[in-house]
Amino acid sequence: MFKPKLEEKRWSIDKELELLKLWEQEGHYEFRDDPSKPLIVIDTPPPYPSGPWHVGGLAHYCQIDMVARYFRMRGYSVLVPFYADRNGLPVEVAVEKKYGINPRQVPRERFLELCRKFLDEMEEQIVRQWKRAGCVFTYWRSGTDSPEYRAITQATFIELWKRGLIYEAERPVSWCPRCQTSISEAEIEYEERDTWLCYIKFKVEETGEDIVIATTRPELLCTCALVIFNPEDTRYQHLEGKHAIVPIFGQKVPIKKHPSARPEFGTGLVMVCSFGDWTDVQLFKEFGLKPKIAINSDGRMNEVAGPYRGLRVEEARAKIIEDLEKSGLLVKKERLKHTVPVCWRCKTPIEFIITREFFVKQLEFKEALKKLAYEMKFCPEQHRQLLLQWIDSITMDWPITRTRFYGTEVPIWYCKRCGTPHLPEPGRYYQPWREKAPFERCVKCGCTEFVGETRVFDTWFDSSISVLYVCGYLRNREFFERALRSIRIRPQGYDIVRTWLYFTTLRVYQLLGIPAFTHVRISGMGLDERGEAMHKSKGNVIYPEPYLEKYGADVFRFWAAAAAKLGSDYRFSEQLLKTGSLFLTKLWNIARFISSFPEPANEYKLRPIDYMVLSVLNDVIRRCISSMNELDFYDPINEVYRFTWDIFADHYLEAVKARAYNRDRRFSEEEQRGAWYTLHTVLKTVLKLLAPVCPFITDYIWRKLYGKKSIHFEKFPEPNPEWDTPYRELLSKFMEFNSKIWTLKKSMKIALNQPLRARVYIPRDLEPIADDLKAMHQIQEVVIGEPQDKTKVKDLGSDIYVELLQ
RNA sequence: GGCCCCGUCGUCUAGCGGCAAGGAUGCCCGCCUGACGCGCGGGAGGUCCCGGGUUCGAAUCCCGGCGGGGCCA
Repeated sequence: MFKPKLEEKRWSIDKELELLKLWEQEGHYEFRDDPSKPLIVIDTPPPYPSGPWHVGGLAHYCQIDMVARYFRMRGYSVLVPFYADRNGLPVEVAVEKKYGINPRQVPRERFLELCRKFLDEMEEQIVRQWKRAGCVFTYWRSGTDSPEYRAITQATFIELWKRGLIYEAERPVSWCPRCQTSISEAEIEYEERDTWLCYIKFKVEETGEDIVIATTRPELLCTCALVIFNPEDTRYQHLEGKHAIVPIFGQKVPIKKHPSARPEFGTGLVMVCSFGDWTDVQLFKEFGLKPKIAINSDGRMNEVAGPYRGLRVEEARAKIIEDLEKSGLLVKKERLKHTVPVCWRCKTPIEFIITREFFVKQLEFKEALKKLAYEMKFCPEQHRQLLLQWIDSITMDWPITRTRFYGTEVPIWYCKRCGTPHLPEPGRYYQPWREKAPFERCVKCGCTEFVGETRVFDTWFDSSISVLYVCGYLRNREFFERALRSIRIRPQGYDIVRTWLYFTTLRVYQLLGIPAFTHVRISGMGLDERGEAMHKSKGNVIYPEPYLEKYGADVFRFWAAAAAKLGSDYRFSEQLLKTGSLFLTKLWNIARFISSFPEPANEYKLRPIDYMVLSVLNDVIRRCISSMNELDFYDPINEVYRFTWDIFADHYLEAVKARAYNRDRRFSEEEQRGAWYTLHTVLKTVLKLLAPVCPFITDYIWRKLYGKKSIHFEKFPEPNPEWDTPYRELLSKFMEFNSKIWTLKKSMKIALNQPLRARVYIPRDLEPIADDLKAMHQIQEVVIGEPQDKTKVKDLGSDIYVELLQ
């Protein structure tokens, strides 16, 4: 008489594809703003389309989707756009490689076109990935390279310029010889590399004695301008004020004391060149020395290097070592491991080159930014310090000009005669390298001819305003103002705190004077099964497609939620995917069982055991809400898993079967309907709690059992005060009792569904559910309290005694 | 060189002042019990890295080691 509405024995992945179509038709991807609802804007990371995501990348976006789905069910209007970050070097590097071209030797238009094409293909792959994984982002075709976005980037530049926050200066900057552009502190990485530490003989002019200086950069001898030793170093006190003669090149340089020389390194004498590292830069400044530059922007030595002119830095180094050896000036050389600064994009060692750049002031805002860091809620809290520490470590202003191509153009035209820079009115996208200047004549000298700036911005200058783009800055005033008053969430990994989060905080502060976000969600890194970071070069990248195909998106998302707590690294685990898969089967079968019974609207009566499970469910709801409000799904997924399987299915469901079927009319019809009511209520609640994490199976079951509309338009469960009863406390005793009876039956070699011919004494606490226990285990007789004569009974512990009958 | 994080059953992961230290997986034993054998019941498995200290009480706080990872100079 009871037939399940769900017929199949298990959930199948094909249904996910059907649902995807349905969601598309029903408009789940659209941002349906309802001004009567509170707003949440998620500053979705615009991914750089440099290839398909690995499992960790996709998992991160699934987590973002969970956050969005959760808050939608909580009654928020949630905007989660998807668009790509398409500016900057990586695509240029990729296109250079793919076509074997040098961007400086092909027409600029042509090169940009190739970049665009390349990005389009990559972007398509990523979009396919997140859609398949069940993310319902609103897809914006306009990425960071669109005229709309670039117009905003340029408008912010013009704004900062007017406010005096941008200046131009000629100074040494970190320079990547391969990319041929300056880079910021944030773009530098440090790598351990092997080099030679060369001990080189210098002569002291005044005394004619030989001194030995150790250096890793012998090719910079030609720019040596100073020799220093530590003031505490007793070996060299007599050298102060004398001069050293640089070998090969012959220039005479002063010898001075300076604390930056480490006595224990090399010989304790240090040569100061322009520029071997940042210390050199600082010493030149400190002593007012005039730098000589021996390395050109393409990484080759110039005429300053004399005989080494035209060689690359490494070649010159090898050659000069050889020459020094030949002429007996090289005392010795030893292998040294040291950290060298490299370009984070191409890993080429950085040089220091003097160029003219535009800088954004940032040093003077350090304190203000640290204060802002405390005004944003970090999830988890501990990761705030990543931002604070980075702010502390900043030592120079931010150079934002790049002599590259695929980026937002610096919107400036210079007067052809006097060079005065002219900035256009903000509002549209400018390309000064190809456009006629929008000015009549120079404001200073009246000249009518202008030259367009050819450089582009550092890509972080674009990406650091993503939140403004998403909020409608300069595009939709009304929405923008509402967004400023609303919740703005930044989800990102901890690896780009020093870049994306830092620069965003800086830019929004400079433009609007407010914290960029109300919430910053910092996730860990996705690792491979062995716990190591995935790198193409390491060959350990795991792509999601095979797993999506084998287990489905819900299972993938289960892993994405259950792999680790928010903030710590999460490693891939096929084992956990299997666990998720089993869980979905379990959930399916629970639903299948419950779907055999009608859901009563009224005329039902709940028994204490129903209240027991409902109040425990209340606690589960509370814990889920509390964690999800912290943007974490680790606890919720575990909580729901445990409740659903270990409590609801294994114990309550077993206990209530007798009443749900009620074949022997042991319970009243109202009570039978009470069982049905509780089963459906718990199932509906569990489905809704799970909907953000596993949107497919929950939606499918929901539509099948509870109506045509998607579960994703339902309200998220709230604790129901009517369910909060002291019966909650019975749970552990109830489960313990079941366990003991099951063990007893096993030991008696009777099946669990067979009657227990016995008189069972149960503790007084369990009295409210005594009838349920009796029916559940088919116990012949249940007595409340302890037996008078304990010698005749079997003591099962926990005040449970059994007296076998017959 | 400075700073930060981590070290919990074979494996992976929670717990962060009082729990018999939880879960997943694996392992062992036994079951076709009216949704599920992709299931059910039962069980073994941990000096909570080491050494001190604070405390009535520490996996949990402090100090010092050792080991792993990260960030920054």
